[in-house]
Amino acid sequence: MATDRKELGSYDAKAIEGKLYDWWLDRGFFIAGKDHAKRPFSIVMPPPNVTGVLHIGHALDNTFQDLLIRFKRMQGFDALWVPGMDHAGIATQTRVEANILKEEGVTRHQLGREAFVERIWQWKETYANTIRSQLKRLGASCDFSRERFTMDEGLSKAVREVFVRYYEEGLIYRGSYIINWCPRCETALSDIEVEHIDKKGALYHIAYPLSDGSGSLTVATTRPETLFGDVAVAVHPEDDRYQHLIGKTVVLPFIHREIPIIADTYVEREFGTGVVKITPAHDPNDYEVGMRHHLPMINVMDKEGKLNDLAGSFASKDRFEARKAIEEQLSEKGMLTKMEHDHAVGHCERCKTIVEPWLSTQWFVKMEPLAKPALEAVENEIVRFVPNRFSKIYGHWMENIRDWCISRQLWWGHRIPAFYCDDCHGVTVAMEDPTKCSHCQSTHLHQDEDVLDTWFSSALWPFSTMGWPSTTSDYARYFPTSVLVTGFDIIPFWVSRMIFSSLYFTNQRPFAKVLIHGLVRDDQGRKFSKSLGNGIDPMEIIDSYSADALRFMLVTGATLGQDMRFYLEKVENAQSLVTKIWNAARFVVMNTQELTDITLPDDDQLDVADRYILNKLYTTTQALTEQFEAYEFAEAGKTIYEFFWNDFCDWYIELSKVHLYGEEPIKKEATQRVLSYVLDQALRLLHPIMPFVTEEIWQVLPHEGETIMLATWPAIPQKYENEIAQDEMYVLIEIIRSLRTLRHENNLALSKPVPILLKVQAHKLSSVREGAHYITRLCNPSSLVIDVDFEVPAVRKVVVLTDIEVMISMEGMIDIDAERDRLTKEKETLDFEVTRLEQKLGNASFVDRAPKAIVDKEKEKLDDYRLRREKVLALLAEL
RNA sequence: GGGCGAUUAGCUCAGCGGGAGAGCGUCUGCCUUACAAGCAGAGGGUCGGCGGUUCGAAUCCGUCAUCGCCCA
Repeated sequence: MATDRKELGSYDAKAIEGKLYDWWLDRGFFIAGKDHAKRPFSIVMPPPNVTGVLHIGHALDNTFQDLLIRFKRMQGFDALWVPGMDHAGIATQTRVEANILKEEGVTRHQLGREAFVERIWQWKETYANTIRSQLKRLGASCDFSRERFTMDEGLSKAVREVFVRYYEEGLIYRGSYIINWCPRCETALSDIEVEHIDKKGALYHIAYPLSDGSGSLTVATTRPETLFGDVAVAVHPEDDRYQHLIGKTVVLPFIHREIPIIADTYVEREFGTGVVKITPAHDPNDYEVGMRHHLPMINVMDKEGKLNDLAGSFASKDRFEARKAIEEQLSEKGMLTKMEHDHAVGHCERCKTIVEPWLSTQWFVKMEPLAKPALEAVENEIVRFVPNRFSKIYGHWMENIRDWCISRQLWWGHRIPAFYCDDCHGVTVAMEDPTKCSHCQSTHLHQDEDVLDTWFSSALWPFSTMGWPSTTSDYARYFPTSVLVTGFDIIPFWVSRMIFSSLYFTNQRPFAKVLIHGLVRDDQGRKFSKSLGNGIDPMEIIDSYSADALRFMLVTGATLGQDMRFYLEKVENAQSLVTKIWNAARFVVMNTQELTDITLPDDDQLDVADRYILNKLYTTTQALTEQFEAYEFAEAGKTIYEFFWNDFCDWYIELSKVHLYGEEPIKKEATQRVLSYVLDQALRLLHPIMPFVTEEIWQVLPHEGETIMLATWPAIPQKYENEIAQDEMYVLIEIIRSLRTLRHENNLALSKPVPILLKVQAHKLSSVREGAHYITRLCNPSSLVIDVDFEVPAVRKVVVLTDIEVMISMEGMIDIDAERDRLTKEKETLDFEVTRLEQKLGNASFVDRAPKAIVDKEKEKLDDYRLRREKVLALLAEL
C-alpha cells in the first residue's frame, strides 16, 4: 500500500479502517505458515455461536487474541490464529424453530427433520457471514483460510473418532438415569447447563395416612405434583420422633398406593417435618436414595412436563397446574398446609424454563478416569491459568465432576453414531455406518435419533481444527496451541473439557496458557441481557468512534480476570488518543518532509531532549514488552498511552521546535531524525492494540517492508538507555513547570515576556545552561540569567527546587501579602517533611534494619528539604 | 452451607511491602503556526472497620461489615 502522500489530512476512521483491512486481507498477511524457519505461535479462537451476532464480550475476547497474535507476529513468530464458529445445538435450533414458526407458521415437525436441518444450514450461512464481517471490522488478523465450523466434514470425523474410541474403551455408556430435562426444548441437558435461581416458593406439608389406620405421617415437600411417583417416605434413622414407624407403610393420597417408611441419613431432621417423600424418577437426591434402598423408579411425567396416566385424575395436566390442583384438593380435605419457602430452582440455561429431573435413557461419558489427568495437568502447571486463581475454580469443578450426559434430543448437531439392531437389540458403534449388526449380523438396523451435546465437539476444537485425527502438517506444527483466551464463565463447559479430551486423545495439553478475562457489564454494573435491553453493539461503537478506540478501551478497561463496566466516555477517551496520535504524526510528517529514510543521527548530535526521549523510548519498550509477555494488557495500554501523550507529545514535540524552527541545519536534521525514529518505533509498540491508525501513519513515514504488521518489534539499542539525560531533563522540566506555576499564580500570561533568573548550584550549572534554549522556547523570558550567584532583584517571585531557585523579577508589581501566604504554606509543607524524615531517621531500628540504599535515600531527602526550608525562611525574612 | 472476587479522589479503575496514582468530572487561565476531541495551572483521598506481623502496611496475616459471582 505504497502511498506518495506526504501530508495527513483529517482522520476518517471509518474509511481508513475498512480500506486497510481489505488490503491486509488481500495481501494475505494473516495467513500463517509462510516461513517455517520461524517459531510457531498459535491460538484457536473460541468459536462464536452461529446463532447470532458478536456482542461486546466477543469484542473483548477477540481484541486480546488479536493483540497477542499481532505482538507475536511482529516478534518474528509464525503466528496462527484460527477462526471459526460453533453450531450451538439447542440455541440455534431454538432460534430457527421460532423463526420459521413466526415467518411461515410451521413447526419443525411439520417441516420434517431433513428440511428443517436444511433451513438451519441456510441460517448458519447468513450468520457466519455476519460474524466474519464483524471480526473484520474489529481488525482481527485471523487466518480465514483456516476457518473451521464444528460441523465441517473434518471436525465431524473427529467427533466420530472420539465417540467410537471412548465407546470402545468403555468411557461412553448408555443407560437409564435421572437427568435434567427441559420440557420446552424437549431435550436432556448436562448438569452445568442448568442454572440455579433462588425463587420464592412454598413448602407443602402433606399428611400421608398410615396403612394400619393408626394416624398419619406428615411429609414436607416443595413438589407435591410428583407424589404419584413416590416410592417411599424417609426419616432419619436416629430421629426419635419417627423411629417406631420405620418399616411400616403409608398410603399415597389420590392413588392409594402403599409405600414403605424407610430410614436414611440423607434426611435432615431439622428440615420441614423431618419426613421426606422419595421420588427417584423426579429428584436427583431421591434417585440416590432409591438406588441405595433398591426402590422402584416411577416416572409420572411425559416429555412436555405433563403428568402421565399414573397420575390418575391429574393425568395430562401440566406439572404446575397439577401442583395447584393437588394443593386445592388436599387442602379441602385438611391434608395439606402450605408455608413460604425460598429455594434454588434449576432453569434451562437457554430458555429459562424450569428443568425437570427426569428418568430417561441417555448417553454418558464416564468422567472419573478423564478428570484425574486433567486435574493433574493444571496442578503440575502443564496448563496454566492466568490469573492463577482460576485454577482453583477449575480444580473444584473437576474434583466434583459427575458423568457427562452427552445425548440431546435435537435435530441440529452430530448424530450419535450408534446403531440399534431390530432383531437382537444390540448396539453397534463404528467409524463407518454399519450395514449389519455386529452382534447378530442382522441387517435391520436403525441409527440413534439423537445428537451429541455441542460441547462434545467444542471439546476437540484445538486439535480438530488442526486436522486431527489426521496427522496434518498444521497439526504437527501448531498443536498444542500456545494460548487460549476466554471468559471465566465457560471454564467448566469448555476449557476443562478441552483439557481432558486433548490429554486423552493426543497425549498433549491443548494449550500452554489459559487467559481468563471477565465480563463486560453496563454502566450500572449489570450484565447485558436481552430482557433488560441494555445491550451494546460493538459495531455501533466502531461506527461512531473507531475500532482502534474500542479496542484500546477494552484493553485498558480492567485487569485480566476482572469484570469491567462499559462507559461511552471511556471510548471517547480512547478516541482522543487516536486523534492525538494522528495529530502528532501530522506534525512529524509536516516537519520531516526532507527525510527519505529513518536513521538516528550520530550520538554527538543528540541534544539533551533527544537523549531524554530515546531513553524514554528504551524504557517504554522494555516495560511494554514485559507487560505483553506477562499478559498485563491494561498496564501495557497505560504504558504506551503515557509515553505517547506525556513524553512524546507534551514534552518532546514541544522541545523539538527549538531546533526545527531554529537556525542550525545540522541540529534541525538531527531532531527530524529523532522525531521520525521515535514515532516509527512508538507506532510499532502501539500497533497490537490500535492496528489501524498505526498502519495508516506508518505508511506515510519512510519505511522498509510492506506493512507495520510485519515490521519488527522494537528493540532499542541499549546505548540509548540514559538515566543521566533523563535526570537532566527532569530538572529542566521542573524549572519550566515552576515558571508556569509562577506565571499562573501571578496572572502573568505566557504572551507577556518577563525577566527570568535561575540561581543554580555549581554542579548543575552546565546542564541547566545547556537547556536554556528550551526555557527560552517555552517560558518566554524577556531576559534569562542562569548563574551560581548574582544580585537578586528586590521584588521577585521564587520557587525553591533542589539546588535551584527559580525566580521571576516582579519589580513594581508584587503583592506582598499574597507572596507571604504562599511562602508560609510552602514552609509548612517543608516543615512537615523535615519532621517526618527526622523521626524516621531518628528511629534506630529503621537505620539498622532497613536496606542501606533506602536509608541513604531518606538522608538525602532530609538534607534537600532542610536546605529548601532555609531558602524559604530567608525569603520570608526579606519580605 | 462452601469457595472466589470487590471495597483506594465526585465517577470509573490501576497500584499490592519503602514518600497515595491515572482518565473523566470540578475550579482557574489560554484560539501558543500538530491537536480547543487541545494546552497550561490548581484543588481533591486518615486506600471499608478493627486487630496482628514488620524498622516500615493501601500492599502480608486474622477478623468483621457491605456488594457481587460460582458451587451445594
